[in-house]
Amino acid sequence: MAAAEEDVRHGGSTPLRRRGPALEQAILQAAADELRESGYAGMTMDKVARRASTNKNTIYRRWPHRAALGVAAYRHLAEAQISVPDTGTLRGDALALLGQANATWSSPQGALLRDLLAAVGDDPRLLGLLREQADGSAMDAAWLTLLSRAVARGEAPPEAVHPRVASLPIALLRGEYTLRGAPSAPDTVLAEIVDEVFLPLVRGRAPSH
Amino acid sequence: MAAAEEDVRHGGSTPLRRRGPALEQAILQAAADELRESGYAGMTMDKVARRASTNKNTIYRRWPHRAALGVAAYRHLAEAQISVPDTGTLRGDALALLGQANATWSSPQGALLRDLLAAVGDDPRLLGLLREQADGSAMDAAWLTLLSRAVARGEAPPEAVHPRVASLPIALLRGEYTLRGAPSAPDTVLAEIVDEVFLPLVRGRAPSH
DNA sequence: CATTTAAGGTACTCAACGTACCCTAAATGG
DNA sequence: CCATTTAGGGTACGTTGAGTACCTTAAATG
Repeated sequence: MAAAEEDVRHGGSTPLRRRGPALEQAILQAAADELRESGYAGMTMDKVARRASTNKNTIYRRWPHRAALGVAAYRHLAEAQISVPDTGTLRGDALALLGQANATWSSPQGALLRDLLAAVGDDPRLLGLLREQADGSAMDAAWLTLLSRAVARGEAPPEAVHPRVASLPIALLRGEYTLRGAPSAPDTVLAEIVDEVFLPLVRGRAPSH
Repeated sequence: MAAAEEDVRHGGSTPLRRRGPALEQAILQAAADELRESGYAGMTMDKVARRASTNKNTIYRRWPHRAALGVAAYRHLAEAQISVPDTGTLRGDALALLGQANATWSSPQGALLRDLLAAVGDDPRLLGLLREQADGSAMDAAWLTLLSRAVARGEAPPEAVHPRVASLPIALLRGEYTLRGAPSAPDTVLAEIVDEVFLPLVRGRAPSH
């Protein structure tokens, strides 16, 4: 079961030795597969090299260390997908978006992301690359969109469109994770965040009534 | 500067070879020192052993692996100190407590805590030990205390005393960290969290106006 | 076709975790 | 007070995995 199933290119005029982008993609694919199967801890450079039918040397020519490859492979694996829900009510939208975040974080992919965040430590370049995925500006923008729509419908006062308000539900969800020790919260908790905090705050920010 | 300053017990009848609790404390102290000086990554078992004038064997008889020793040493180092502020106003209390949390997280000790949280991965026993320090129930209890006092003063409606409300400022502060990429927020951000979110929410939760 | 560039192969260094083994000081208890 | 058990000390391993050195060889380039 070594690494023979991918070497099916001995027949034609296809080059026997890959180069440049083709090789790079193969390495990223191999690394992403390792990430999925064995997690970041199990993604050793030797295994990636064997799986991509190449050698560590070639990998280190492209990425300076394992963490960098891990982050690159994660991005190759993720290709983030955030769809802004549109249910017609602020409450419905909020629940949907919060549920989406919850699902992502509690998925194996969320576990990967956490491992990688731990692994990059404080390298700002890698940190930035990771944050821009998954957690970053896309999510905040989505919440601001929800709020703007609610304002347009007359469901919320204009003052509610505020970055601090937008980041609140996700922040509370993550707080819930550290509280529970597991990156997953039941729907009742999501509803509580929306009904007990998010919506009251949106309304409480109405001009001094 | 190896490890000679602690070996000042050759004169009397004190035993030449430490045992049990004495030895255990010495190991924890050495490990805690390593944590302070070199961080968790730099706390190698060999260095701890040398610093405690003992050997790895003895350490592994007490802790099953490095992460466990790290957590134990952190606890030995921390001995958590949360003091509930009492400034006379809810706003003042909230700012003080939030500032306290911010200071802790941005201190070297906070960096340690983050490293350890990453290192224990998903071991529930160690995770529990860490969480009960620093971040855990003590902090939430402090916030509930603040809220109760505010209610007693007539500053807030009774509905405001709610665990989800209590956990909010800390959650937002941590959200700010991931946003900024560094575990430290300026006072203006703390004030914004309190004035733009926390206090409006506390008021917005008044019985259906 | 000659030369340069980059991939392949392999062996190696180094650090660090965790373990095995044997020796010896300290406690225990008859 | 001595014999036995217990636990610490010393040291040398086994193992894994990151990152490097160095040479060989295929592919691109002109």
